[in-house]
Amino acid sequence: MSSVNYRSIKGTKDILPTESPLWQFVESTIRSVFHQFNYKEIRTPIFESTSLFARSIGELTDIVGKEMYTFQDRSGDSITLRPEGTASAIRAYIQNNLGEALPLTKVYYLGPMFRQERPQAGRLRQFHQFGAEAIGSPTAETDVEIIAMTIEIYKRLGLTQYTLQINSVGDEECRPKYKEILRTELQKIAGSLSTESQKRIDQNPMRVLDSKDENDQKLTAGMPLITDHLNEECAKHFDRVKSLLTAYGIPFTVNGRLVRGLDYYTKTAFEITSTELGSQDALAGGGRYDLLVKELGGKQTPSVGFAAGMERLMMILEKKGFQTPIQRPKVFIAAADDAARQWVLTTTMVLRSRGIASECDLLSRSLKSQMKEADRQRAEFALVVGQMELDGGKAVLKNLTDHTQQDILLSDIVGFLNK
RNA sequence: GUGGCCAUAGUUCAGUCGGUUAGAACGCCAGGUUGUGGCCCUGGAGGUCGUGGGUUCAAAUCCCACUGGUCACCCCA
Repeated sequence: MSSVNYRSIKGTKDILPTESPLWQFVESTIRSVFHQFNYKEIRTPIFESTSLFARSIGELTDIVGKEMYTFQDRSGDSITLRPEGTASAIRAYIQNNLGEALPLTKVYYLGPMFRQERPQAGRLRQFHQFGAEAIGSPTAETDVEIIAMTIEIYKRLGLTQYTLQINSVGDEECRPKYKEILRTELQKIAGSLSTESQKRIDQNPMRVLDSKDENDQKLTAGMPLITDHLNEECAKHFDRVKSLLTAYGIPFTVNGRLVRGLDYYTKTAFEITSTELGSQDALAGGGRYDLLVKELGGKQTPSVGFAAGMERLMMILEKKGFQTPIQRPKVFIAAADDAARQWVLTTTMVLRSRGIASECDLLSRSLKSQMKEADRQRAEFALVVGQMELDGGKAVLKNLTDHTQQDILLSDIVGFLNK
């Protein structure tokens, strides 16, 4: 390890030239799935008013409570680097009156998010998420479109070791009632629960059921689940989601203990986890949030969306040895002697301007070194040009893949390589 | 915020019981008859052994602190 003066901030990572092709490939695959589902990209600012996130994500969540990158700008306003994408998308939806132009707005986003957590496998402080929002539809059909689209992205990228879990977290009518029932039950065994879970009984009893603590799991094994306490509307909606998933041939398991971390979810909640990841095994999560738009000052607008982590997806693809087509020059033009260097440079420029990816030596290297470089760059062809070729008007074009070579008129190069 | 593990060439790693010029592989550079890559051969460059203290005749090796990395808890995508 070299002792460098500057390092990237803890929890941030450089995506290096050797890695960016995979990112670009994955990003374009994600985009094409979104486009096929007719979701359009929305690009919102990377920072917003702190209050936007506090209001939407929930004052009591860890994200808002202790993980946001919040600072005062020079005018004293409280600014926060976005910790997730939904709040910004909804803010933009309301601010730009998108709901007035269309009954249903389908948008997606892809970009960096920021949370000041302790880094570990699959978790960074600047990380990347992609996600989508269908704003303006109350139907189970929309929930399932979102879920199907998420699954389709993973299928498209060749993932197989993932599972879809779904739940319904009820609405503003049935959830409070259920929470009360659960709270009463939990209070009976409070003393035996982990301290973390004890704290949650009051604030967020549903999280106790989601505890990773084995003992907590045992103790709460027989507890009432929200799926048994949904009101008629929520139950009907949930049934419809399940039957549509089945109709679409998407396997799922119902997990009555699944809770989403953000406060704004209602009815459908889902999570996709992978067995190919470490402790941080959630690949994507999402659900319905019928109250959020109104909460942020818009009209009552039922909506559903999801968010997924790029780095976790990358980890799986890298582990599987996923290969992307490499970026390589069509031709490397090598100068056999100094007399030809000028011609080589200008010809390389001409080829590039004709749309042919070309490379030549910029380091005044020997012919042998240039050929090695051509090979290292995986150029398809190498053209060797010296004074002799310039005088004769033709040169040797070598195919570096099948090792054949042929004479070619210097005036024919553009035409040949353009084929 | 809490805890475990780790730190030696560009990279991945060896380095015995503490013993004097710190190694390998890959990568990089240069050659292998004067104009041709990949394979092969030869040679070369490249290290304050993370930093600072301590123990010792002697520290990459033992001890402490710090820094950084990493994994896990928590939480979440």
